[in-house]
Amino acid sequence: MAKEITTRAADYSQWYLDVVAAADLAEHAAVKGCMVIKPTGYAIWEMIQGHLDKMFKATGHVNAYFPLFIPESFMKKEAEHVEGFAPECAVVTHGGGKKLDEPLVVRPTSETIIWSAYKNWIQSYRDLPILINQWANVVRWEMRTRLFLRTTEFLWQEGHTAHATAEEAEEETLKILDVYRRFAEEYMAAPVFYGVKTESQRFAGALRTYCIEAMMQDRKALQAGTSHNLGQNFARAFDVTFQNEQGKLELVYATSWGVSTRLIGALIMTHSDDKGLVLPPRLAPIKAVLVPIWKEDSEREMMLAKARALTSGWEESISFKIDDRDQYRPGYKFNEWEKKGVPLRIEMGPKDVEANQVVLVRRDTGEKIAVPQENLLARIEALLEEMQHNLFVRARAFRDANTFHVDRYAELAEQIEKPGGFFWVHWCGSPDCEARFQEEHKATIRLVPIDEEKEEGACIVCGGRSGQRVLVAKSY
RNA sequence: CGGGGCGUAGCGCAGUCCGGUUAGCGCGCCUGCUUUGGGAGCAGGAGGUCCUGAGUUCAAAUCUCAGCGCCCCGACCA
Repeated sequence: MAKEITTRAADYSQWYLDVVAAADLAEHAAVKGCMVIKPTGYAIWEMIQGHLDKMFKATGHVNAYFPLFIPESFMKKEAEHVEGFAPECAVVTHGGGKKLDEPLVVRPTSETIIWSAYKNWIQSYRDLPILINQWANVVRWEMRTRLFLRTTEFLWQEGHTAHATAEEAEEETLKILDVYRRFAEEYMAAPVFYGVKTESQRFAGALRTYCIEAMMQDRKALQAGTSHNLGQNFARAFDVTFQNEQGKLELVYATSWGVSTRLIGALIMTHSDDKGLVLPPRLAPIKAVLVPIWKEDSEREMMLAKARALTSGWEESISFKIDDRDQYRPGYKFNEWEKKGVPLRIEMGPKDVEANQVVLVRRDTGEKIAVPQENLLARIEALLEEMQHNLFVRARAFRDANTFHVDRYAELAEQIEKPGGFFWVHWCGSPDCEARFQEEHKATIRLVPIDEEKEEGACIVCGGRSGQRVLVAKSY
């Protein structure tokens, strides 16, 4: 028998690895730190891509593709950027059996190669804005990796936009932040806090970095998406100017933003349980599996025919599967589909046929519901929506129950270690005070809220004046 | 880069300390029969550069030396 899934209580991080294996999402590749995304895992990525891509297009973006390789000198043009990324770059020094004149960096992110192209594309304010996204792989030579959460190579989308004004760039940055927030909440059923990063957590080369932060079941934070206002930094580095309406030359304003296969890790750690993966219906590649049950071979044919008849025409509405495999018994199938996170199981045996019903089993609650066969598809679609909503509400309740307002450093120090969670605390804005959480508790300021009501208070570290609370947590 | 662990069948492991028949076990896989409403049972079967290299020895999965690789926990990061 396959390995049992370690419980979350026993060993959270082993549980995570076990769920990835049990659901057959991915495995370690022959290359250190890299993973093979298996068909079941990749199908989830395709769901994520599909919905996000629509959202990007609905907000005026188009897709394009830029090279994997970046001349080393490009990376060095923006001072902060190279400083931030140099330590984690993979560099190609040879090609075609010869040493290259100039080494090529395997992109850790594509700002530099893209802005070198934008330089040629932009002359006038009439060429702006440029609203481009690309779906790509990137490589970051991280010290320590974890399947989906941090791998040497990962898949992502990166948006790179160019604008004529600072206001427009800021508007774009916030617009995408909102797309990410909506995607997290409406599709991933993952409630997120959003806000701006402190200087120490900012993207290398950005003016401002906005982010969404989700709480995992071990109460740690996971950065699920970032949107950067790059100001004129990259335009300056690549000399990208345009003539404005008054005929004056100006540097172009830029944004960049991305989410990655890490979202699959977020999905796992937000909803899954000790039986395996739990997927929100909107992102589940297979929404429902019908398991027909029979006793004898003669019944098998009859049950399969009934199953096919019952589901005829469903293809147009939902993706589902009839598990007609004869080599496994129903119990095995029930377990397998639960491990894989299929939202809804439809059981149909001779007894159900007789009663003109089927039994629906919800993955989120385990609840079994006998329902009539009439209008089954509509019933299922409604149930899937209910489950989607239920998962969100459940995750939000968990997050809120583990989010606290604290005002004393001793209290923060104690609670962040023991139960853990998110902590709203006052902070004076000093990097020294910020560094103290980090050094003493390995906790960081996840974000500074942008839409919360302001509140006067005293910095939890130094007692200095604070105009608002910030979110502190341990993170992935 | 520090700390820990591991490398023997597709997966998980025993055997290694103390060298010695034909290298085992569980799961999975193949064949057949019986089964099928919560991880089926029996019978038969296939499957191995014991991580690599060198050495010691009559004899190495086991001892010695060197190397390689991976995983887990920390520091760095999406």
